[in-house]
Amino acid sequence: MSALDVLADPTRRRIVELLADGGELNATAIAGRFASSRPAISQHLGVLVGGGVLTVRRAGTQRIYRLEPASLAEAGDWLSTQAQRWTRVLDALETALDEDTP
Amino acid sequence: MSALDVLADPTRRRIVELLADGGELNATAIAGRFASSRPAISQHLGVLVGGGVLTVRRAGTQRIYRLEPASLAEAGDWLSTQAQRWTRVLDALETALDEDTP
DNA sequence: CCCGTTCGTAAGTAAATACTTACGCTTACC
DNA sequence: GGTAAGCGTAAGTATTTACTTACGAACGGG
Repeated sequence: MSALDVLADPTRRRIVELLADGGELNATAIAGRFASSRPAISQHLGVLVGGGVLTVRRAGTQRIYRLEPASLAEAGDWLSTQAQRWTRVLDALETALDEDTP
Repeated sequence: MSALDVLADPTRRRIVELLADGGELNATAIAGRFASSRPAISQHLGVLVGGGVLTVRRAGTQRIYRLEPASLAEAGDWLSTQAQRWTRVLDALETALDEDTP
């Protein structure tokens, strides 16, 4: 559920889209896609890793980031669960109304 | 996608859970479930409505809030789309590796 | 063994955010 | 019309957040 906190920032969402599309990327490659400074992106990457959305792997001097789809799925499950719970309540409410007005 | 911005706050997520579970509630009923002041919850409700997550309806002096499941579904779709895109890239990468090492 | 690349961290700052108390506007009811 | 209930808004404040520049550590290549 912490993925929802982490994905509040639009820059971090763009990083996720980048990695979902292009596969693995190192820090400078990611930072190159943004107008912000490299340290700014580095901090975002740290937040994303902390939230379990990304994982890092070292390769020489590089740090290679990749997506952790399980965390996205977890957040998505929470959203769909809430939506389903509500529609279930709504259905029950409507059938109750139908019974009241036969 | 704006739902992800809005759902970053844990209090707002609790409000969503509340409405998903209990159906429609008015402002004071929602505020009663939290330790924060009523104006604080009122502001959160405004943010949720602004983000399309909730809708309001007036009934006398009361404002009755209900969930808008479409917005949650939209955010959930974005999450699952990213996860799927990444797993597709991953699969393509693995099959490419298999072809390289026959 | 030095040097360039890669990258995170430190320190500082401006802006956004979540909260508080105080106030005012509706609507309902007698 | 007066009064109470319900609720949003204003104003102010403390904390968080996202950014910047400056610096330092780790690895690889000549």
